[in-house]
Amino acid sequence: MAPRRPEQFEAIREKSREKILAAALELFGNKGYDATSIESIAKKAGISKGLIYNYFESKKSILLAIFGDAMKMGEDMIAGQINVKNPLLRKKAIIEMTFDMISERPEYMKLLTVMALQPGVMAETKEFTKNAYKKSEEWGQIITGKGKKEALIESLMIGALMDGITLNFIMYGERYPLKELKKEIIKVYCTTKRNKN
Amino acid sequence: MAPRRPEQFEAIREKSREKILAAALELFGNKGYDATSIESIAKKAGISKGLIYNYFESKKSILLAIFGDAMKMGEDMIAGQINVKNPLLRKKAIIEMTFDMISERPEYMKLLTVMALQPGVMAETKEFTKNAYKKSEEWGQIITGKGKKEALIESLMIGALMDGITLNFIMYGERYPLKELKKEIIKVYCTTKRNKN
Amino acid sequence: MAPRRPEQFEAIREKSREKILAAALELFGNKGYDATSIESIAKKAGISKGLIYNYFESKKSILLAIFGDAMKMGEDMIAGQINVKNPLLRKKAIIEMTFDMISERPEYMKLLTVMALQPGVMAETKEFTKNAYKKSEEWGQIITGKGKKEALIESLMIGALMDGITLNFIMYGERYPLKELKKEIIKVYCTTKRNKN
Amino acid sequence: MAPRRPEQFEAIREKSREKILAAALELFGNKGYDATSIESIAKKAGISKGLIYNYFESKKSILLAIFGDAMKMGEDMIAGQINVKNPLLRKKAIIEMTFDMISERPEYMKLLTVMALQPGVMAETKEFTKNAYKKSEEWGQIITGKGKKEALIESLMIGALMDGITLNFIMYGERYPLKELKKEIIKVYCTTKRNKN
DNA sequence: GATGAATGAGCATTCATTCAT
DNA sequence: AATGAATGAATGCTCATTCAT
Repeated sequence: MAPRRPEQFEAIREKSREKILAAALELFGNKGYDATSIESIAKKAGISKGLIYNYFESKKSILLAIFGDAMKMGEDMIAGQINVKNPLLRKKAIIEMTFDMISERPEYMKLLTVMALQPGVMAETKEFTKNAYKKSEEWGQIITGKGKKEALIESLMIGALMDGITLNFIMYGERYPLKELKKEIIKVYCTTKRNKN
Repeated sequence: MAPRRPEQFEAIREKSREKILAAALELFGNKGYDATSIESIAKKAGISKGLIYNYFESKKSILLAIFGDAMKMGEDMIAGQINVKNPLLRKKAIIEMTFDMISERPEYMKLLTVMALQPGVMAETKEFTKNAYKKSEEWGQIITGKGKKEALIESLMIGALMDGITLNFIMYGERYPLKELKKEIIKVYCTTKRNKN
Repeated sequence: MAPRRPEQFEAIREKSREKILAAALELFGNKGYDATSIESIAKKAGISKGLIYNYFESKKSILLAIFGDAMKMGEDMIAGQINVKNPLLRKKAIIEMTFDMISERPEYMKLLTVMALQPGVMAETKEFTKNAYKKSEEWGQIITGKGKKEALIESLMIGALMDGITLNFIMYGERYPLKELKKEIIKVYCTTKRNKN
Repeated sequence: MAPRRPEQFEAIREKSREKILAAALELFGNKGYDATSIESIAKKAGISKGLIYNYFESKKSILLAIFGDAMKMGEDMIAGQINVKNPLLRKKAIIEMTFDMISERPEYMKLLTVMALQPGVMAETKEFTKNAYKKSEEWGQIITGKGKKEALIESLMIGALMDGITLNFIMYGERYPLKELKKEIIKVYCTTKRNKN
């Protein structure tokens, strides 16, 4: 019989890869990176232990793949707003999208946040976070559109706020007043000073 | 030599215990709980591996001991500021103390934040953190001193900001500009609106 | 297109088989049997992993096929010199051929020597090598052509020398001065005593 | 109770270390380096798998320790003959000692020779053999006491001869005429040319 | 003939914990 | 109170081999 065609193989690979990433994301988030064994990822993904190494070089590289996806998602989100001319509207759009993410895909945000703090995860991703910080500086310029220093501080504050809100939402759950916070934040950060009085 | 008196034994015990906790705090904070071996704690504490089990039942119980201390420290900090009369000054004091904690005792803050989200590390920590975060609602009233709804939103925002900043500091490390953020936050949240214009 | 004729199929089969054996020989020789993966053989042969099992039952059987070839080559080499009349020339021819083998087909010699002593790799190789080494006694008579006892000692010495040189070449690699040793050995063992003074 | 005294610990350690090395030497020799599992070494040594890592960093380091011991033995052997003034007597002493080793500790020589040829072993000990070759050059000077080039060739030939004899002895066993070969070799390499006629 | 995804047994290594002294 | 040798379960990872297509 003829061997499978390349596209077929590619489809199979993509499917398996995603099963692995989904299983890993959930386990890393719920049990922690160190406490999650390759064996358990395989079991949850419904495949064999060995197959994982057909797709990822190591446990660490699974982690990096997940982070990479998340980074890309964030970048795409921001890239989509680059063309908005008005800086205030640009900020508003970013903030609203973040809130949407939190409320629409709470599980994903939860897992990412929780994972980012895993001990061991940080050790494994030092290089990664260094780059992430540089990115956040660039984004500062894009989002707030001010001079270098001020832009950095403001974008870091907004970033910290969003992270903190995500964190609290994770811990408090539904009774955390996301909507009100969104309204307030937009009022504080996305309106001209004139409007504040 | 005369046999040691009971108090002397007690003093020796206490000293060893402290050495273990100090060593463990530093290692847990820097390398994470899982990545820290009992062996390395013993080495840093200058004692033998076996002796640790004379003071603590298990590796987990060392973590719990440290965790308890850190929680208590945070609570004391806030409790001490409840009596400040002026709401703005009260807010300022709390914010400043949080920043001080972050920069002066980064290991404690790391441990608190990381362990708070460490899923499945242990039931005991979960209880700890759940209670701690619940208190923030009550504190909201105490700190901001406004009417119920507004006070809640503002205190939640400040809480989220502080959490987010802690989280980012943990991730990005020394390059995160804590001082500038502190100045900006105090400017935004702890001055009368009159000053804003 | 007309279906291929049986001979064409046979030609394809033979070609694939050769590619596999050539790739395996190089890899076994350079990295060792255990350290060579089927995957790497397939890659070097330019075929797929699975196809190898169409030609060989197992990794071991690839080794056996190579081993058999190498043994046969050695036997042919010696057999071809049996008819040289002059004992000194006969010795010289054998010695030179051995050196040629060592320097021109180092992988074969490596494989032969290494596998000969590879304990427990397989029963089959053991038989191979046992027979091969037994023949050296008979060959002793043939090569040196002297009386029984003296011939035995001399042929054993030459045999041991050649084995030892092969072994050292395998261990030390290119830095081992094969040429100089060859010259010296021929001077010592293949010239009349008259010439020695 | 008081802890064991340092000397006691040292004695225990030495004993365990030797059990491990003895077990490893035998298994590496009989089954091959790659085919020998840490588990099997532990079992043969009568200890637990984990304990091995209290004494050796890795499987490789066990191998290196065994080689190191062998090297040292060889060095001691040669060092003991350095003071013999007459070069011919020096050579004779070395050769006789090697033969003694072969006949008195055949198992040890066998295991060392077999191990040296293990694939995987060679890969693990490249650095080692490089040094070994340098050593053998120095030894050449010491043993044969001639000018640089000639000394090297002669010492390499003697070395190869001894290796080859060991190899053949391993394969032929008791019927290999060690004594006669020894006599012949000493006659060829350790007497003045005058005596050869 | 040919492909490469999938399996699963096997292995080196780590580490919390125990225990004899 | 103190030591560190000893244990053994757990884990990441490799690789020969199978199999659906």
